[in-house]
Amino acid sequence: MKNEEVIAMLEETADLMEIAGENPFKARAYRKAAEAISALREPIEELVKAKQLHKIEGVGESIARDITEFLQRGTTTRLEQLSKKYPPQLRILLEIQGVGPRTVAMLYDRLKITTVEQLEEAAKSGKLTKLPGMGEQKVKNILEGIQLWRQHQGRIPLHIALEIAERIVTALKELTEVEQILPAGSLRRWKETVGDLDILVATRKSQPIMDKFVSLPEVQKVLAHGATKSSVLMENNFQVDLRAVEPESFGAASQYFTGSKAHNIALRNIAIKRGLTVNEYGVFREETGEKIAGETEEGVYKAIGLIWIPPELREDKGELEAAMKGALPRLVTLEDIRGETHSHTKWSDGFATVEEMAKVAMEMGYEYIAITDHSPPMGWGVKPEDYRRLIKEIRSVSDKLGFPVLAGIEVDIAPDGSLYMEEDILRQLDIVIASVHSAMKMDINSMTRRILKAMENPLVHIIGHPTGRIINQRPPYEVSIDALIDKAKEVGVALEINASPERLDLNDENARAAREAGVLLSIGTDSHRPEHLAFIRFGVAVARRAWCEPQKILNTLGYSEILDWLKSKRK
DNA sequence: GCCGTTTTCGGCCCGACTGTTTTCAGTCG
Repeated sequence: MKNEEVIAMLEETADLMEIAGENPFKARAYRKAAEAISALREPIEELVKAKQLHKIEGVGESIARDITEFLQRGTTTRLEQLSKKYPPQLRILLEIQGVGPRTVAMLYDRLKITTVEQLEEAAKSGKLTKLPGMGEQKVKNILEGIQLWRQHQGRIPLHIALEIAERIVTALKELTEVEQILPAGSLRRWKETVGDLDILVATRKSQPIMDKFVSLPEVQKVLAHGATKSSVLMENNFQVDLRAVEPESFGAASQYFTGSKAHNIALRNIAIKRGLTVNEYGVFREETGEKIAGETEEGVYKAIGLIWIPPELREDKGELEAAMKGALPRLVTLEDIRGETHSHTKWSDGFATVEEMAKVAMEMGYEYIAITDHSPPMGWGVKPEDYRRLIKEIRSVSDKLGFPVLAGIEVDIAPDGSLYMEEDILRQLDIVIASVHSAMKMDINSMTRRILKAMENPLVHIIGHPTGRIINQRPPYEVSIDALIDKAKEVGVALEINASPERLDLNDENARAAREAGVLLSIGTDSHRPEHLAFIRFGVAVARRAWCEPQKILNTLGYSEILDWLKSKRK
């Protein structure tokens, strides 16, 4: 699949066009095409072969020609032309905060600067201040930008961003000037990682809020400090933006700052066709300038002719079309979840007893919890003889508490697709999750075969964390998700949405593909401590981003229903 | 460069902040 390479080529072309000062809309066209291709599920080579490139929104004659040429010879004539004027390695300079295409072009034209080191040198030696539009402050900012760039961290996991957001919201809420406050942006859409945080307040008097925000103890650096907008860096260079609007505009601002960018652009285009303009202050009639909505998000969507769209869906992946028809799915909620399907205890690598885990599940209002400890060959896996004792303990805790505790296992899938546990033990268990934990570097065909074979075992109910990825740490192993989905549909196995915030596996896109194929999904927290059971909200968020209704999720079933399903799977 | 239920030409999302300028360009989201 060459999609990633084609995307990189289009983005490089766009960057160089901007540096070269070409019509900015031309560059934007290349970026739009790159975005459209990143949403593609099939290999772009196949579209080229079938002469279907023009079917991609935003790909016209020229870009189609570029893509075709790129696939044939690894570059494009256009890129070669652009590279003659401005060397492609200049693009690295765009990553520095405060340096944009105009500056990069000037740095190269006047001083032949092509690297970050040269830029730093020129800034320190005073050469930069001689350039037009360059004052002392700007040079200082560039030097700081270089410092930040060197220690730049990528996007941070959702659960950490959520904690930071909650701390800031709590602190700012103390001010009486704050009428409403909402963390927006990708956090509100529950994206698995967050690049920066956008917090929104409704107020009549914004200055004191901005002042408090920029002087919070966690703030490392103030990037901007205005009356309605401020930006700061927290620890690890995590950027947080605060925007203030009047209460009459809070709905429009919530919509605007929740994004995504693609969703907002598409929404604005719909509005334009209907003679309306949308900005962060409201919806306005084009002709008269009359404001017709803005106080609430529902009002904003309604004014444009849509029903309100849950933030998790706002990615311009079909939600606007569905909202126009009033046909959005009734998304699963936390309240729909009636039990836990994946948890560990001290018997393997967990930190609590069966009883402690079960009690927390009871307190959460669940109808059941499944204890699914590890099998060998993991060092901490429970050996077959011990597993018999574990089953006894689970049954006795269940009786003692009068609360259904399902006896289960997360059994390892061996490289040959067999399971690391005796069959008669698997038969005694109520629920069997099969997962890959070792030998993850297999090629895609072997790995796919391995997991498909486990799925064909009639004792297996669920495939745990189907791609094995750890966010920001370990990429998914090579496996054909489409093959897993087809097999899951065929044999009636559920695929897991692992809700551990470090995994979120399946991810939103794969879960959506599974949902569309009619595959059942199980949201399991993979809890190793009682407090991990609360991770369920992250799994529900993935399911919502995957457009899942409650009936697509195994553990929205009540106790007797899930027991029926588990048993029927083995008939 | 892309696109079209106003258009095959003329738009393309658009506002806030900063630093430089003396009325605005560049950057960012």
